[in-house]
Amino acid sequence: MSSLRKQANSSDVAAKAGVSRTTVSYVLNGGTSHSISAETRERVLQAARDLHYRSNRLANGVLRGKSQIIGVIVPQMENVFIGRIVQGIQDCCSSNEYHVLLANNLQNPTVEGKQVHLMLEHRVEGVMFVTDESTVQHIPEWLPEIQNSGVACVIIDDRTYSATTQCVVTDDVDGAKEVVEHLLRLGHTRIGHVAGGQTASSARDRLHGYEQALLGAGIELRSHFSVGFSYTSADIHDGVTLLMQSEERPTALFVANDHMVPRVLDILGGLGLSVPGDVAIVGFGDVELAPCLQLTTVHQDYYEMGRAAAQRMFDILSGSNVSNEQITVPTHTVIRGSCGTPVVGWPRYTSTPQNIR
Amino acid sequence: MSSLRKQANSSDVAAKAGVSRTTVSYVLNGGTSHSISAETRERVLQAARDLHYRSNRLANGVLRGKSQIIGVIVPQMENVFIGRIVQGIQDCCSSNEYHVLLANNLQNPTVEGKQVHLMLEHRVEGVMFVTDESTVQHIPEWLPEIQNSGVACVIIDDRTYSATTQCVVTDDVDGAKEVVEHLLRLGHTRIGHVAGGQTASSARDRLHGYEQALLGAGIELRSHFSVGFSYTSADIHDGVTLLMQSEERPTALFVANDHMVPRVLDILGGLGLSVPGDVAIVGFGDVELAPCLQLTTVHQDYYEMGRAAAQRMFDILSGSNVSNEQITVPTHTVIRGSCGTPVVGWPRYTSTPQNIR
DNA sequence: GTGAAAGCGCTAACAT
DNA sequence: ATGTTAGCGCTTTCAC
Repeated sequence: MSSLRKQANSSDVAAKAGVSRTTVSYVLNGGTSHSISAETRERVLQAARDLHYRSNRLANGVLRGKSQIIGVIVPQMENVFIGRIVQGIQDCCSSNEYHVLLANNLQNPTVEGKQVHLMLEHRVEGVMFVTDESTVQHIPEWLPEIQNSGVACVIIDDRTYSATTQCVVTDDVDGAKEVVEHLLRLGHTRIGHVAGGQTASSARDRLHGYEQALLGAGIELRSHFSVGFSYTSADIHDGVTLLMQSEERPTALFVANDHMVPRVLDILGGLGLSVPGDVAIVGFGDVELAPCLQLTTVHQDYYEMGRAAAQRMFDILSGSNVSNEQITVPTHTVIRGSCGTPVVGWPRYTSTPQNIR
Repeated sequence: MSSLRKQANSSDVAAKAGVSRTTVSYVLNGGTSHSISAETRERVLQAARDLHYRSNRLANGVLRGKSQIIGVIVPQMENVFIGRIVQGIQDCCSSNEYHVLLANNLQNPTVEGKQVHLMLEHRVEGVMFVTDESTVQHIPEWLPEIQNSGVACVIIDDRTYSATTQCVVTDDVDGAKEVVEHLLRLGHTRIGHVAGGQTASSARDRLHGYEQALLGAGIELRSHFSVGFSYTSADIHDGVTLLMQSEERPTALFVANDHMVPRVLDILGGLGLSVPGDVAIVGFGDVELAPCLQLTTVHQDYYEMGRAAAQRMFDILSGSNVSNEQITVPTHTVIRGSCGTPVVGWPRYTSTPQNIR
């Protein structure tokens, strides 16, 4: 049995200091308007120290209806980028003396619903969703429950519901546009797009950016040049194969997500096509794998997305007049070797990676 | 200001259903010994639904002195493997209707102390530490406060304090031993070790396993063959350089952590040594980068570490008689190409030299 | 300056 | 089968 040795409470402290609980509360919660004689204050503080008194945030929460906790729901934790977002959120929360209740939905809407409910029972002051193509569509199901409870909500990485909810996204349109323009500058005109599942706004936006770039260069869109898949789908194989066997096959491929790239490379290899010799590749995300693959890709600032989202949430919580506009975090293109401009030196860590274990 | 529209409480439900709060509590908390007529139960349930009643876990927590929350402190979230541990913890918590309060210490002991304190104020029922060489040494500073509060504690990835605290670790000794034996089997006899900072038990254990393997094969240890560094240290360069320029330089290197490998490869490259031609490399961790580097390495089951740790914590919480023995999660060696046994299948650019660089 | 009393939302021992 | 009462640990009027 856990030796739940009774913790000292404010009454104990009051008794030991020979004052009332009220006084204790005044002293411990610092300078409310009420004033306490220096002598009493010291006596209380001493008693608290002696008894190892620790304030009870639960009780405080009941009283004020606020927990100082915000809930964060993520699809899973297998990707560093989710970790980075979470870290951004946490750092911001930490500075505000808030804590993060973290849950994953296992990419399952039913689980997500349960988590939302539990979080509301815990009286979190806000809920943040890190979206995922397998759960985005279901977010509207939880929104009313959240909003009716007066709990703040921010959606990260999808702007589908930006009309009714706070959203923080990467500048997917612009990122895609830029990286495709890079391809254009290298002289490619037949550029294919391995798109992500179109339930996610990021996938739609990247497709959009791709098209914008092409149109901007006066290149006609060929509808069969963009093949769309769920990031997790297994049938990328057929789509890419078909595309690359077509009469005038693309000389370059914009893959909507770095994580799909190894699979695409694999397929190309199977077709006897070399990269970047026969076909240039660019990705999106700049995940951990990217430098290793020498992949030219779009860098996303995940940490900043998390940070900005949390900041926005605190703005809401503090009751300031907050803009409803979505927050769009800029990207930049990272040039590596996958388009035929080989970059030597991988692995090269010019600066010390701070987070090595 | 956030429209904190007053939520219905149990009194409201009681009133609406025309019963007492007690009855409501009985109905909502399911089948305690008390019995409620089906008719009343239905009426209460209906009222609760109508009023969008949501139980208040904060209040419950105050009452029972238990929050249904466990706190998890991680060094940072930049590495997938931490994510995997957290996921293991979460999945286990989830099945037990517990929630996870996540905090990072930013690899800073002072921050960690603060986080611990906050968590205790939140009345978490347990605290789990995912260790890190920059903070392990300070854990004993928090232990008394935690244990005096009757809060459970589990340390993940370090067994330095296993005498007084629950620990879950990877089988570092055995993992290291096995992978070095792999090297021995390939015929290497001069095997160097790039060790991790010896504050972490994992680093010490890996060194130990390395030595065991060598001794087991009747090979004399050459003290200068193992060079130890903090994983985050910048001066790996000098150590490895020195080692590889020594008279009879090693023909193989056991690097204590996959994350150091790119740096080591870089250094070797600088010395004009090719991998695996001139020197074979093995790592430890099997991180995301490993397949890409074709690195032969020791696979760690991070998810299981998290899961097991949480399981142990619940065992403690449930008051069962729990073993004090540390939990050791097994490893296995993953053979790839960095020892000269090329493995096909990982997508590479056809233009990239065979050499794993 | 300090305290008495009321009450946050809830549960549990003890009635009836 | 249901209600009464006490109380968890705390803050906050409102008195003195």
